Amino acid sequence: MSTSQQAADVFSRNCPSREVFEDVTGKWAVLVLSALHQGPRRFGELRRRVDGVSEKMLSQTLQVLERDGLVLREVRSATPPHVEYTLTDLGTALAPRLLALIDFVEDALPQVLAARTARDDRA
Amino acid sequence: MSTSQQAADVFSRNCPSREVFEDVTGKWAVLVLSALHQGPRRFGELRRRVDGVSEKMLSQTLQVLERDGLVLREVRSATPPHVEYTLTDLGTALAPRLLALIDFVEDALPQVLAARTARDDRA
DNA sequence: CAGCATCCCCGTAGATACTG
DNA sequence: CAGTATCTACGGGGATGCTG
Repeated sequence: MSTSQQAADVFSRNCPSREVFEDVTGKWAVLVLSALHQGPRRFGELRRRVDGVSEKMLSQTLQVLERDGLVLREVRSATPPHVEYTLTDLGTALAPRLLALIDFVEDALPQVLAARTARDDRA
Repeated sequence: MSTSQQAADVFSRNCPSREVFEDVTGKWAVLVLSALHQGPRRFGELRRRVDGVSEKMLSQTLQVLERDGLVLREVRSATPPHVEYTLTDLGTALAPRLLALIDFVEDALPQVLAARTARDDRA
């Protein structure tokens, strides 16, 4: 059989990769995936690590990432509840690219602030 | 004088880098910055390249990126209007990391779809 | 502890119309 | 061509309360 497929193109509105792209670059997804790159984490640990995320959004984000095969959810015990989240192989492959992005933003912060100031001064 | 500063930490809710991070990972920003990595582009060219973006959102996204010093806006002529957008040095440094992200998503699409199917089958 | 259900609000983003 | 202005709605996302 032929396995020829259209190459995925995230620039096309209706390419399925666009949706995956938005899952991955979502407001909380990058931070959650990056946090998990340090190792498996429990729900509460993630909640504290990703400062500002609500329970609802963390839960929702994790569900999307699990559905996309980037995160694995494991229930260790029911009473007391103990759930652990781990990166899958796919998630592990993705994480370094997100960390590279975070590193850039953190390093570039002074330059960004300088650019804003310079611009504000002109106006 | 001492130039000591708190290291930027995007995981902290009130660190200024969080805001820059959201500017850069915004719904359209990644695609716009990546498109500009091919070279300078005019407004209409970007609008066609980034399929699905409205004039309003493209304009808004470009303003944010310009303000953050990632994109340069140059007016070439007023009648007829001709405006060109270019990556700054900072934007040029960022773009490859975004392209790495896009490449991953496009390459991983089959695996993501497979993960979804496997999951749906179980349910 | 790890969520889900519900309510509700505000902002984001789309559509549309207009301008230099 | 390259936007701005205005209106609207839809849903993202917070707060709260409850459960196994």
